Amino acid sequence: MTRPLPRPQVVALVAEAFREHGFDGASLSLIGTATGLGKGSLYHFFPGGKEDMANAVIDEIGAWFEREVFAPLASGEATSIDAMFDSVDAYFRSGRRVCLVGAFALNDSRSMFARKIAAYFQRWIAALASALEARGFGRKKARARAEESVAGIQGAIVLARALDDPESFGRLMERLRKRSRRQEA
Amino acid sequence: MTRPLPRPQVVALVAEAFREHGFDGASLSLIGTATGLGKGSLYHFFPGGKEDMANAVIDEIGAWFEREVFAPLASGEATSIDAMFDSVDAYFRSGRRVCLVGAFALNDSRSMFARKIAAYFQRWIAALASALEARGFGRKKARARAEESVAGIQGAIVLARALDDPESFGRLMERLRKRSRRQEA
DNA sequence: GTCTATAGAGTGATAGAC
DNA sequence: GTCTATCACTCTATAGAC
Repeated sequence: MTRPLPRPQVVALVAEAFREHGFDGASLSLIGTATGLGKGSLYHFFPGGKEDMANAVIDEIGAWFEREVFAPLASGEATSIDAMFDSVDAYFRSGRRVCLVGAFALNDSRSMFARKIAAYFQRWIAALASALEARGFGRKKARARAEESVAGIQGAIVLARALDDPESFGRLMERLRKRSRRQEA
Repeated sequence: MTRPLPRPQVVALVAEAFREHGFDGASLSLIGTATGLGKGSLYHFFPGGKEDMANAVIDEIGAWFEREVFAPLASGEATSIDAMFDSVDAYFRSGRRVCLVGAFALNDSRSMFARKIAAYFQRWIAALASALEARGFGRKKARARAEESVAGIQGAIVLARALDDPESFGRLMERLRKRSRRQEA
């Protein structure tokens, strides 16, 4: 062995493999190529195999969003909603990059990771609703608009990928962003 | 041989298999079980194998939407937008059922069916934009709102599945529906 | 006999687990 | 790397409709 690749880096590479190919589509040999690791090393990092890898990936994504997006939103900083849209646009590369948690929600893999998938979106909606309340939206309206924005982001990813048109992602984000500043129904 | 299962019915069963398990997740043996057909029959119906099956399924879905949703929208009937939301809610069973075209857009399978996927969403947006124009929206605003609604529907499916909460789908649909009646930005 | 639809054993390749 | 299971797919055989 030469240099043991640090685990966070391995997780990030595995994440990209799942993102691009899905849970079923990402074979172990493909993940091996993506990480430059043999099957032995992969099972050393993830004794539970593929499911273990996916869990690690989801946890890493959850932690990233918690740190970069959810916590700032929940903290009530005035700029946090705009910061969220900036982060999201960068993170999903204008819709070129898929939301792994959202993609897992659509497939078989949902049942395997149902609790983590639900927690991710519940937390996102709750944090955004709290930020909208801090901006003066009423409780119910804030909650509804948060739900709408999170769904809108997921839909924008689907649409941008489907049309192969990253600009549509930008347009949709801009509309959601504006709506989080205004008070009409 | 006994009763030859009519092809449209076979396609519908295959569609449900792809919808529930994804392109990679739906193995031939699974599709065989779902349809009650052996490999011989499946390859008789679909000489091109899995890819052929998926193409048939996408075509069938496209034809259904064209007939039930897109054509009415494009015709300019006053009630067509409300009818679309009704159809969509029923078709996707309040988000319990996945949009196969949208799901394919997120995965590997995108490259295989890119043109059909893009055509489906382009047509949907164009038809809805035309209906919104007929309702008095300006051209640009109609187009933007159509894009937003189609993305919103896809996002609502993702969210309803992720939260395992069909009611959130209903709420999101209701908000989109209302917004298609009003003229604010 | 021909055609369509069927079942399913058998192919090599590759899957994930270890 | 080794293992077995399963993958997509091929092919042969055969059923009944015409």
